[in-house]
This record gives sequence, structure tokens and C-alpha cells, in this order.
Amino acid sequence: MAKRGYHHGNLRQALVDAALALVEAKGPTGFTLSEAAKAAGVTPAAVYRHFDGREDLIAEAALQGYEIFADLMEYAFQKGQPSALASFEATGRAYLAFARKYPGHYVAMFESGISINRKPELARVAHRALGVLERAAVELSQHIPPQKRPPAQMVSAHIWAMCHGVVELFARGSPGTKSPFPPEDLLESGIGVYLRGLGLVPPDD
Amino acid sequence: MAKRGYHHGNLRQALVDAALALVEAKGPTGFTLSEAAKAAGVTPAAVYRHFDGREDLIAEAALQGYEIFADLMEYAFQKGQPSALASFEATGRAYLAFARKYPGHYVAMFESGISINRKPELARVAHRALGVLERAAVELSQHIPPQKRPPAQMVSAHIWAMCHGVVELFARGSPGTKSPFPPEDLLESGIGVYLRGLGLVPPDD
DNA sequence: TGTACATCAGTGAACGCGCGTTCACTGATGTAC
DNA sequence: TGTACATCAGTGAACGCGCGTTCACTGATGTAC
Repeated sequence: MAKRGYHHGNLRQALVDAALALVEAKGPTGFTLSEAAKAAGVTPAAVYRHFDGREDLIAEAALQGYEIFADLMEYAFQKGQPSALASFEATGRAYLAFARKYPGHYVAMFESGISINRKPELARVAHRALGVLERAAVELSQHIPPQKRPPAQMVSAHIWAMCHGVVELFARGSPGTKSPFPPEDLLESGIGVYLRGLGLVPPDD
Repeated sequence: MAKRGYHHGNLRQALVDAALALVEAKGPTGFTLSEAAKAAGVTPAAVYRHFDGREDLIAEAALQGYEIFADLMEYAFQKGQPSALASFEATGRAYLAFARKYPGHYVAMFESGISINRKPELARVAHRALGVLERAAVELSQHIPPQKRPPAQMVSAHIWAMCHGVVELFARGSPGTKSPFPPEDLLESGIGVYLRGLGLVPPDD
């Protein structure tokens, strides 16, 4: 990170970091290659030594985000083991925690408009992250009597949607939305009601 | 809509319609005032006869969207009456139906980055729309024993989040996401499980 | 019915701006001998 | 240890572009008498 004269030393990562900060501060629209270069103390042209262009830089930021995200999800899952229920709840919580702790990455991943299928590498790591949630759902399903068991993929989709919705609507002030409840509580209780609906936690509180 | 020579006749609405089409086709970023003007068969400068500028035009598109949205929600609510449960489920369905039928409006409202608090008019109609969901949640809450009754505002927030999540992730291919289930089914079943968790529908299916 | 005139809703040229990208270049670094 | 040289990672000037916005204007419309 320390500049040493003409050569930067670690420009590639410095550019990614600058992009993340920009994207966090001004939204996916507010990000420009030129500004990122300036923030890294470098000419716009220098960016092309390390990236194919603007899109490629965002894609790298998103990639790093998915990497962190996948790690967090896996860690949460492990921590909940051997309880399927604990693992499942933990991954849900990890989703929100990630969005809060790494807002720049989150925006790059989910709001910048870059497609997951842009690069095989990106698709792979994104799949790894969401695979954790699905695995947790599969484990959870084992505890539901088969005849009243919804497809595991559906369960994970439901939880993913709830997590994503809470983040978009309440954890980031999208349309100036306010809720009297902290996003964490909202998600926790939402997942709780849902799991009760699956018959996995006792109906009484 | 028919041009009659020098004067357009209904340029204001034509510009809104053009903006909606653009925003739907190319995302919130892809929208430019100049292109909207061109699509309406008019010089960019003409826009300023009807709007304060680019942002103001998007805001009007969003406003019209909230208006339609609020109407749809209210209609769905009424149609479900006098059953609180039916009303609640119908509003959830209406959310998704709106997003699918009016994608341009949806983007202008939720993804264009304009704040709900931009104009009092906008805040008012947005509140009207979301008020329906909250009213449905309040009614629903009456059927839950008080000691195990979550705050109605929380219930509506949960459902809102689930609706929004399903729309963003599965009804519009945000990060190239695919689900083996149609969004409608996903939302229907998700709300179903949730309501079962509230003890409002029988545990057996 | 006809004319004068105010108002309205567009034009079109011009602006300054920052963008992403390219190019030939040059200063710094690392390596072979 | 010193020198020659290849490679690397930056510069800085230039480009063409489309953007949002402004301005003085003008053609079309509507109204008063």
C-alpha cells in the first residue's frame, strides 16, 4: 500500500480497495474508473496495466466479495454443527452480517449489475457461497417427516429471499425505508417463524 | 400520443413512458434524459418544459408506479375480505404481480436510487401502498392469541422482505440467478410456511 | 368571421464536463555476466 | 562489485463521445374584440 516513488508496489489491490470504497459511498452508479485511479494516486491509464477496464475492475471486487462471503457462510455452518437447526440459523445470520460488514463488496456483488456468469471463476465462488445455504437446507430437511417435507432447494430459496429482502429494505436505506426494528431482530424473528412453520421448532415460545 | 406537427400534444406523459421503457430495458443506469427525449421524438431541451431535469423525470415515473402499486394492493386486500388470511395472502401476491407486470415502474421505484422522501407527494403514495400491507398484518394479528402475537409491523416487514427478496433474486435475473421454481410458487409456499409458523393455518397440508 | 396579439411548447446551437480508452513515452527494477 | 540491458509499471497528452443543461429563438395555438 505504501507508495515508493514511481512504482506503486500493490496497485492492483489498491484499485480494488478504492473501487469498493467508491461503490459503497456513492452507489454502483457513482463508481468511475478515473476516480478509483485518482483515489489510488495514479493515472487512469495505469489501471489498464492490471485490468481490462472498468467492468473488469468491478468484477474483481465482486469476486473478492464472494470469496469472503463464502468463507463466512462456511464458517457459520461449521459453527452450528452438529445441529442442523443451529447451522441453518447461523448461515442466515451470516448473510446479514456480511452485508453490514462489507457493504462495498455487497454492492459490487448484488447491485452493480455485473453478471455472475461473467467469468467462470466468479460463477464458481458464487456457487460455493450459495451452496452452503443449500447444504444447510438439505440437512434441515432430514428432520421433517418426508410426506410434509418441501424440497430443500425451496427452503433455501425462501431463506435467501428473506435475507436479501431484509438487507435491501431495512439494512440499507433503499427507498428511505425505516423500520422500528433492527434488521438483525427482523431476520432472526422472521426465520424463527418460518422454521416453526416447518415444524422444526416448538410452536410455543 | 399522436404528434401533430410542432406541438406534441401529450409530451409529458410520452416522456414518462419513454423513461419507463428505457429503464426497463437497460436498467436504472442506462436511462438518460437525452435518449428519453429522442424516443419521444423531441429535443432534449424540450424536456425542461415539463420537468426540472433528469431526476425529476424518474421521480415522476416512480410516482406513477407507486400509484398503480397502491391501487393494486388495495384491490387485492378488498378482494380477500372479509377473510384476514385471504386478504393478507392476496397482498403478497399482488406485490409480485406488480413487479412482473410493471417492471419499468418497479425499477424506477426500487432500483433507480431516488428517495421516497424526495417529494411529499411521493412519500404519501408510497406510504399508502405499504400501509395496505400493514393493515392486512394488523387484521391478521387479531387471530393470534395475544401472548404469542408478534407486533403487526414486524409481520408486515417479514412479508415485505420475502416478497422483495423473491422479486429481486428470482423474478429478475439479478446475479444471473436461476431457481427451479417459478417465483409465484416460491412466494406462495414461502408465505404459506410463514403463516403456519404464526399458527394461522393448520400444520398439516 | 376576421384580425391582433399573448401565451405556450417546441427548436437548434452551444457550453463545459468527465468519462473510458489508446498511445508512444520513460523512469524504476531486476537480472546476467 | 559493476555494468549492460530487458522487462515492467507507470506517465501524460490526446481522442471522441454523449451527457445534462442554458439560451435566445420561433412556430403553433388560443383568445379578445
